Parts: sequence; structure tokens; C-alpha cells
Amino acid sequence: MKKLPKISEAEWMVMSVLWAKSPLTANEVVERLSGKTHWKPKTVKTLIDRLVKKGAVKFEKEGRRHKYSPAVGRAECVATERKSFLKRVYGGTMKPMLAAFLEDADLSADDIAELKEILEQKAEE
Amino acid sequence: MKKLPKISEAEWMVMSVLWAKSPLTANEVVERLSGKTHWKPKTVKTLIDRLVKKGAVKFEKEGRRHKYSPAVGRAECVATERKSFLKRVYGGTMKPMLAAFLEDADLSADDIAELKEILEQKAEE
DNA sequence: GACATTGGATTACGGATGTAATATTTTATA
DNA sequence: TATAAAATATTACATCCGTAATCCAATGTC
Repeated sequence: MKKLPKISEAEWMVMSVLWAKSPLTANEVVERLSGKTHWKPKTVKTLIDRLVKKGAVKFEKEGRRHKYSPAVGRAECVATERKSFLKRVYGGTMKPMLAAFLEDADLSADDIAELKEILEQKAEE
Repeated sequence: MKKLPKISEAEWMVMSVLWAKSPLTANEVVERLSGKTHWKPKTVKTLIDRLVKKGAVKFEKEGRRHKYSPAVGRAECVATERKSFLKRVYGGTMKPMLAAFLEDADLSADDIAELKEILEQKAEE
């Protein structure tokens, strides 16, 4: 299992748009971020460059433009983030944290049903 | 609601020991961290100082020693962290993230029962 | 009282991050 | 073909973070 680069808070925004759709040009990324952030285009470009340098994003030249795509999977990054979060704030134990999340969450009846379903399936294992 | 200082990864270690017990002298904090980390005492001192400067830790002088205590609650900090995490990786929607957590988690039968209980109570609201 | 010890205060330093501006290279246009 | 427009590459810079070392002040010791 290859190891994932560390993605900063601001960089996550960029990765999110690329995970949603790719490949994209730098400008397309900028567009998709406007509204969500107030970053100048140059800022976005810097973030993309850093992600490329870290190996989290790759690109191919299409004509003379670059088309960027994620080089790492969203699921793995999320899992990494989740573990780091857990370790930091809950010392690694899942249950208290899940309890806190569930209590806190704003869930529809359907959501609740679905989550219960998951728990029931786990109970059977 | 006053706003919480941002606590870095290394600083969380320090906060954790102070949340577990306080007040403590700097050296007591160092002791409680040894084993968990390889930090030199000076490093721990720096972290404590930074936390004081941020307003996350306070102290009173006992003779020439300082006795340090948390100035912010663990629960609030955890909640803040949780929200930041959520926003970053799931764009703020709870359900998919909870589903991922639950599916992934290694839970005992008791844990599952307790979590289901929470969901059932929520369903009644 | 002089000196060693011990703790707190100040300073250090490289790398990461947020937030860009400037410079250079391509490409399109007149 | 000279120049403007656009895209990429390079550079900037303050702050935060990890990781300490050094300096100073109070205390205990001889």
C-alpha cells in the first residue's frame, strides 16, 4: 500500500473538485471553486502545483494546456484523515466517537433507518 | 459562545494530558508524555507556552513553579475538530460519513446495541 | 554569600501553509 | 511577424508547526 501525501485544509478543496470531476484545466478548477472560496486564481494555481509536487495530482498536456486529475483516491485519503482525526481526539477508540457523532447529527428518518440497517448487519457477523 | 483556539496535532497531546488531570507542572506534563512521544522536555515546554499564548491553557504560580490547567473544555474542542473534519472530507453531510464509519468500525455487540439505542431515541424526536 | 541547579522566557530554524504577485513561455491575433 | 493574451513557472512572505537550544532568574547548597 503506497503512502499518501499529506493534504492540507485548503488543498482538500481542490482535491474535492477533482474527485468530483476530472480531468480539468486549472481554470476549470478555479471556476468550480469560486463561490465556495474567495481565492484568487493564482492561489488556486499554487495549490494545484503543490498537489502535483506532492504526488496527489497528476496532469497530461492537452495541446499546451494541462489537464489535471487526482493521482490518489478519495476513499484512501478520507480513510487516512479519519484515522488521524480519531487518533488525535479519541485516542483511537471508535465507539465514543460514533456515539458523539450520532447524537449530534441532524438525520432524517430515512437516514436513521439506513444506519440502523448497517448496525443490524454488523450485529450478524 | 467564545471561539476556540486552533490546536495543532502535537498540542493535542499536551491538552490530552491536561484534560486527564490538572493542574500539573511542566515537568509533570513531560513525564506523562514520555512513552507516548519522544519529545525533549524543552519541546514540551514550548508546546505548553504556545497553548498558553493561544489561550487554551492557563496557569497559576505555586511558589516558583507554574501549575498548568486547560482553559478550554475538551468536549468543545472535540466538537470543533469534528466539524472541521466533516466539512473537509464530507462537505458537511453527516450521513454518508456515518455510514462509512459504521461499516468500517470494529464494534462489539454491546457497542452496536448502544449505538442502535441512540438512533432509536433520535427517531422519536 | 558564591555557586550550581532547575525552571521559565526568549530565540532559533527549516519546512508547511495561506495567500498571492511577478516573470516567462506559448499561442492567438493583427 | 510583432505583439497581446493566456497559461505555466518562479518567487514572495508572514505565520504556524515541529523540534529544540540558549539565556536568565530564583532557589537550594556549601
